Parts: sequence; C-alpha cells; structure tokens
Amino acid sequence: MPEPVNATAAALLGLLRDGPASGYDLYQRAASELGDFWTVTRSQVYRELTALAERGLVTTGEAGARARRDVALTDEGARAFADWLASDPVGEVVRIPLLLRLAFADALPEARLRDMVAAARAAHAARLVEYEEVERAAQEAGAGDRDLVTLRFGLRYERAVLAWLDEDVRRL
Amino acid sequence: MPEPVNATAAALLGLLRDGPASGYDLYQRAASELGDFWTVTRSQVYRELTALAERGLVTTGEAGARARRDVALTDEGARAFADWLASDPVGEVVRIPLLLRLAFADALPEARLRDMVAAARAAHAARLVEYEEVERAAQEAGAGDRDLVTLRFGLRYERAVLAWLDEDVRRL
DNA sequence: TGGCGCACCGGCCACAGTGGACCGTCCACA
DNA sequence: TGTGGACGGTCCACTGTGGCCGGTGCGCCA
Repeated sequence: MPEPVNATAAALLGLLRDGPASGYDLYQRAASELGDFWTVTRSQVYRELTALAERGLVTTGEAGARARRDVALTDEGARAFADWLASDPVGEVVRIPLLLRLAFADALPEARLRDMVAAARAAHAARLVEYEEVERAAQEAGAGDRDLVTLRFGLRYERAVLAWLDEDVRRL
Repeated sequence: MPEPVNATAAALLGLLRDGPASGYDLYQRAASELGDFWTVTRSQVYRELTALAERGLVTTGEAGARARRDVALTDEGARAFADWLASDPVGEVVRIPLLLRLAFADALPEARLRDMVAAARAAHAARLVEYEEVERAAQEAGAGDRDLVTLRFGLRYERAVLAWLDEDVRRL
C-alpha cells in the first residue's frame, strides 16, 4: 500500500491526464478550472510537483524556453490519482471572514457593518452573474450535466449567500 | 500604526472580552461558537496566545491547577480587536473535497460516486437538523436576529447543498 | 476513603497552505 | 529596436492542521 497523495497533489495529477504541462500551466488551469472550490497557490504547485517527481508519479522533462520544464504523468501517477479519486472526501473547509465579524456584531459600528455587507453583496452578485454567463455559454456549446455539476454548486451557493444577505443580514 | 492582528488572533481577543480564560477554554469556545465558519486548532490557539502576549495584547496570569494559565485582554488588545473588527473582511475560503472529485467525475466509477453522494447527503442533512434544533432553542430562549445571523447562514448553506445534491448531482 | 479513569491543560512537531518578493526570459508591438 | 508585460520558476515567513506526548486533579464508585 503506497502512501496516498493529498488532494492538491491529486488535482495536479488529474490535470496532467490531459497531457504534459509546466507548473505554470498547471497553476493557471487549477485556478480557472478548480479555483472555485479548491484553492491552489503557485508555491504549492511547484512544491507538490517536486514531491511527486521524487515519488515517481510524474517525470520531469528538459528545460525549454524560459526555463520551462514540462512534467508528465507516469503510470504509477495515474494509479495514485485513481486511488485518490475513489477515496473518501474528507476535510471540507469553510472560512468566512464576514461571518466571523458578524459573530462580534455587538461591537461593530452600524455604518461599518452596512459598508461591509454592501461590498460583500456586490462581490457575490458579480460572481453569480459570471457563473450564469459561463452556464449559458456551456449550454450553447452542448455541455452535459456532468460538466456543469460543479458550476451548479457555485450558482446555488451564490444565490444562497445573496438571499442570506438580503433577508437575514439586512434586518440587523 | 501597529501591526494588525490576523483573523484567528482577533477571534481569540474577541472571546476574551467576556473575561479571562485559558487556552483550553478558548479552544472549546472557538470550536463551538465559531467553528462553523472559522476553524481553529489547538496548536494555533497556544501559538497565537504566545504571540499576543509578546505584543502586550493579552497578559498571562500565574499557573493554577493543572498548569492552567488564564490570559486576559489588555486595553491595547481591546483596541487591536476593534481595529480588526472594522477592517475589510478578505480571504473567504471554500474547499470542498467532493466537488474536487466531481470535477474528475469522468474517471470515477458510478457506484463509488453514488456512495460518496449518499454519505455527503447524510452528513449535510444531519447538520441541517442540528442547526434547526439550535434555532428553535435559541428562539424559545428569546434570542434576537443579531444572535441568529450566523446560524441562518448555516441553515441556508446546508439547504443549498442538499438541493444541489438532490437535484443536480443525482442526475449524473 | 482510597484509587482510578477521564476530562483538563499545555507543548511540540511535521507537514500543508498562503501570499508576496524576487529573478531571469522572450515575445509582441509600438 | 527596445521595452512592457506575460511566461516560468524559486524562496521565505507566516498561518493552519492534526497528531502525539505527558502531567494533573476532580469526581465517582467500590
């Protein structure tokens, strides 16, 4: 039984199924394709890639232009990915700075609270619009439910947050 | 302009407004009162407390029974808390392991997916029930909207997740 | 009333995650 | 032709996580 890989490393392996890529590529793709429900930083990408290479789960090619080094999935890496994919999803994390402040709302000046809420509302509304546009574009391109399921989570999440802001927070 | 405190340190300062407490107490309170939207670990509590004491934002009392050491908020600590409270809430984090797996659903065996979804559904449904009970108890105890606003976020979040699982994920 | 289990209380460590600073490279376009 | 900005990678300090360790005293039951 080999050591299991962590979720972030697994995500990189998953992206590498589409073919070799540089750390830079992987960071870009992770941010845009997974960023809404799984944060990854650049530092992390390179650290994980180093560790994965040491374990033989990826191979590192020659340095090309601008010191670019493509990494590629090995068979062992593909196996490690499959193992992770079937493993139990644990470790859901939700950390909401606005909520933490609201928990101490008794000491928060009214006006300041109103500003914060307004800013949060604007940010979430903008994200909702963005998601809706992505959904429309995807549907026009003929995407199936399988491709849209993570997006739909985002849609529901943003709508729930907006409803909460408008109906529950507003009343304070 | 003093260095601002981070959110976790601020949360501890906020809890200390109710009076002196040990690190152990603070961890318990943070887990139960803030844990649903702000995770804090025991290691972190003690590390932050040490740092806060070095900066003079809390004072550390004598060791009592079982090496217990109560820490208390200083005036400077109260000021630092107020500054943090009024500062911009940034750094919302949402990390959902199930979603990360769903993003790679093409490689996930049907049966395994069904199990994961069922487990997630059960967990979220249980949490929703728990929140509803807390809400009922709080209302009977005469709590106001201010006390319930963070709880209401939890209720809306859990309901949104359940709707997503039942309506969007189920169809896969 | 003695002892014993469990909650209390804290320390420590390794590893994961974050954000920013820094550096060189080369491509497009003015 | 030269330069701004995207490309590509490294490093660091700090924050966050989880587990392990070890001592202590309170409460309860024999």
